[in-house]
Amino acid sequence: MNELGRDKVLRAALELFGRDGVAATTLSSLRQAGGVSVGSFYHHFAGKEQVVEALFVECIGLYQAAFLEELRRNDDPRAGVAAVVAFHVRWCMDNPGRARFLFTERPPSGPELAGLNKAFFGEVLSWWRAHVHHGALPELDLVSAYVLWLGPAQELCRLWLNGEVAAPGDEQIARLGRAAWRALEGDSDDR
Amino acid sequence: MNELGRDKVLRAALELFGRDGVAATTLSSLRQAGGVSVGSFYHHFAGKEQVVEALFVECIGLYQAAFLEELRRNDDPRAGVAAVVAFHVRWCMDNPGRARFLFTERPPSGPELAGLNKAFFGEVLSWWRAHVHHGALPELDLVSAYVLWLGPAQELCRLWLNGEVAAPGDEQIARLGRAAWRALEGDSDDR
DNA sequence: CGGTGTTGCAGAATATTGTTCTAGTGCACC
DNA sequence: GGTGCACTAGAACAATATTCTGCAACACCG
Repeated sequence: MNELGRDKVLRAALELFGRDGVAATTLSSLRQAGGVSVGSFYHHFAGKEQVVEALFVECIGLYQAAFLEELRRNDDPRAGVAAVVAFHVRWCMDNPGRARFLFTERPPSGPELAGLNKAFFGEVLSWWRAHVHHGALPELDLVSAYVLWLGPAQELCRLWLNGEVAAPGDEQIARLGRAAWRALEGDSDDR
Repeated sequence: MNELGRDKVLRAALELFGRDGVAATTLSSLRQAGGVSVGSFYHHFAGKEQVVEALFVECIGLYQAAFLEELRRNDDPRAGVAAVVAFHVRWCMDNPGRARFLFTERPPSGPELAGLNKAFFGEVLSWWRAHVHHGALPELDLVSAYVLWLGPAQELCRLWLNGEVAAPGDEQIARLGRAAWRALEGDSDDR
């Protein structure tokens, strides 16, 4: 099974989707950038939407793997919370094309993606729960925990990726990390 | 100047963009839903992108007006911070079509939009600064303040609008409000 | 009045983009 | 030396977006 053509398209898609956005990328430009004929393209993909989905799966896989690596590196919950916030922002700045594609486009849906997410959230949840068990982190539903933890960083990245604000600096990133901790930690008190 | 045709298209766009997304809405469906001919359409708009921009300006105008109304209703900073968080979530739930269009599509750019944003942020900033002056709120750059304040709520809404999580409940909204306060307020201490 | 410009509408004609179809080539396997 | 399969190629076709030409209504002016 030769998936070379498929891969050439995905490389081109990463470039073009990240730079111009999905909507502004035509099939011809995708094909030409990948050096692939019409027939070859449709042999590997059912259409543009399939390219989006495949690339999304690939990119979010990379992101999630790096995320988990960062998470596992941290035994202390407070340090872990801040480290992951910083990781998120840095990953976006290190991978602007992938990040723009992942976080500023409408996410596709699909079984493969659902599987990835399930595994990912399972891992994060188990890290979280280990600390909840010792009272170091509050018992929160996954959604609330996620938005409090990474919502501000995510929104900041989105603004930057859309060119609406300047790149965040070290101090700003550190501040997001401290704030995330306060937002999460305090909740056990006043609920 | 009769802008009836223009308006019929915008009404249709609100419906279709909100339900199916911009990418999935064809020009013909827009025109047919608005009951407008090809010629009429292109008399009022230069293309689909222009419709997006015009509708975006209209919707964000409504949102910002309601936001400021809510903000001005609150003299106490702590209550104001929480009230605005709750407002944001409720506005999205009350206007799912507009919200989906505003917050899950790639934002357009343009001079009219820039003007709206400038006026809006100016107003918010003046409210913020009044409290900073009395030491009730920390001195933060607008971007950091914004993402800490509304980032989690925004991210939660996005997840809901994309159909990835269930609608937030009262308790969850209240929690976001309290967390936003902690995230913002604490920053003066440990910077 | 009649002429003239402007605004708005209509739909045919055209251009661009996306997808399907038919016809190969090379290559592994039998 | 066939037979099937993965892959490539590009013409043909379909869907969608945009331009163009013409027409009706109306305001304005001589």
